[in-house]
Amino acid sequence: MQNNFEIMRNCPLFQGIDDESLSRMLTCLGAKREKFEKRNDILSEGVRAKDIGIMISGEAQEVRLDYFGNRSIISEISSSEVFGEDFACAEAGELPISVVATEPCEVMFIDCAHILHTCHNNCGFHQQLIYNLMKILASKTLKFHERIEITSHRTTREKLLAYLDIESKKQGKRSFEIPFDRQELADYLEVERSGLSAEISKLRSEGMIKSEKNRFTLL
Amino acid sequence: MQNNFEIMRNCPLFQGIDDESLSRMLTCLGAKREKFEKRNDILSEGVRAKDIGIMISGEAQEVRLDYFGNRSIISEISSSEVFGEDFACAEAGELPISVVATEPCEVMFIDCAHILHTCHNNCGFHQQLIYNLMKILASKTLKFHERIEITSHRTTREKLLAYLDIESKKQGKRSFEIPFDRQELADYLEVERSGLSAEISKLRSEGMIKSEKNRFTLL
DNA sequence: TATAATATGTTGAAAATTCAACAAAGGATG
DNA sequence: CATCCTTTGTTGAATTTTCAACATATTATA
Repeated sequence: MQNNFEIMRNCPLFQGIDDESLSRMLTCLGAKREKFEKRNDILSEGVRAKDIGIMISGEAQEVRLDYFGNRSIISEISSSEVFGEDFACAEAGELPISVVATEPCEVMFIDCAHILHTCHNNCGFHQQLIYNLMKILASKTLKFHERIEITSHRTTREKLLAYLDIESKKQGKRSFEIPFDRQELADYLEVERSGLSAEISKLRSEGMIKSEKNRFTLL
Repeated sequence: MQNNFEIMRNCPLFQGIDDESLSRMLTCLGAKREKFEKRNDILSEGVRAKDIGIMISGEAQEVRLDYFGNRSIISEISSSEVFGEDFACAEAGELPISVVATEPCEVMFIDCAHILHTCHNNCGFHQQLIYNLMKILASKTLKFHERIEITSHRTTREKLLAYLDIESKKQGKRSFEIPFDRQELADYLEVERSGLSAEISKLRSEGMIKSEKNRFTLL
């Protein structure tokens, strides 16, 4: 539990908690670390939602698969981000989604019940953790609103432009890389991959954007 | 602040707080009541998000409008439900959505800062309120997941059937009423109204459903 | 109750997406 | 570096949605 302390310090779950308390607390909470290879499930659909995940290193995606295997990508998860907290906090039974490693990952898990329900040792930081969880959940709903803003458009072109516009503003540049390959972007925008490729080509030929691989430039 | 106490008792924001404390607290928090007529904005896009709303009576919808006036309905808000808490808790600036009364409404507003940041009187219930807010936010993300499950389908038919299926399970009956008229349902499912009407007729003629007005029966 | 206003259903044409199949490009690996 | 495998781009046909226009039904209101 000693290295990667920086990640924990940056993690929104541990804001307002000093270093010494943090390491004691992680022990008290029964935090566990685990590694995952690319393409493996970090959390699996159908499993009981009890753990909060903290991404120590690597990248992952929150993914939903429907009856016929159609994939929707819900969000991208990168270092020091928290995931699975929504279902764990809601104490809502089984996970309707999976979290899949897109790169080799190291993850810390904390049983959410240990945060929500005061432990015997009375660490004294539950209140701060719960406050932090609330902040994390609030900002997660903002992500959902952003996704709705994008996917509520009816055409591939509009969805793509809305996404690129938001991503550009988020990164503060007209030229930026996105964390998705074509199929993933299609599954995030809820459109067909081939149609997405065609639309990208079209926008490029119209001089609206430049693009090579995952790098896009708004013109 | 005396009547409709039942609503407050049922409100998830006030769980775990006894009646006497509740009424004192509402004063301390500076809770304000306001009435709204049908079709009026309860919260307006672009306004600074600071208040949490509690629906005392009536019905409303959380709505997003894009540049060209296309409407997306994000959620339905009914009695004793909390709304606007996501943006207020995130302390995230301006509202990207509006909340519109679909029936005459009475609403209680509480400045979220009064909940998040301990007041001078030290009412002693902030911790409980923050815990409750966390629970509310967690269950709100569940609603978003549900909406994604519905709208991620590609055809009007699949979206409609997914919605009806979920609504049927939620109400525990094969026959149930939905809180939307046709245009609203279309704006929730992110499809065209006329195409939705056509699809409903088709499902009916195929013997998959019965429907009259807002009442649907799965066969 | 008559009338106006709103909501719903229907239809056909235009537009866009999906689907399937394949070609080309890029990367990984032996 | 040759080969395999994956990703991306391209295309045309089939499907579906959107759009516009109108008919009908329902609701609100004078």
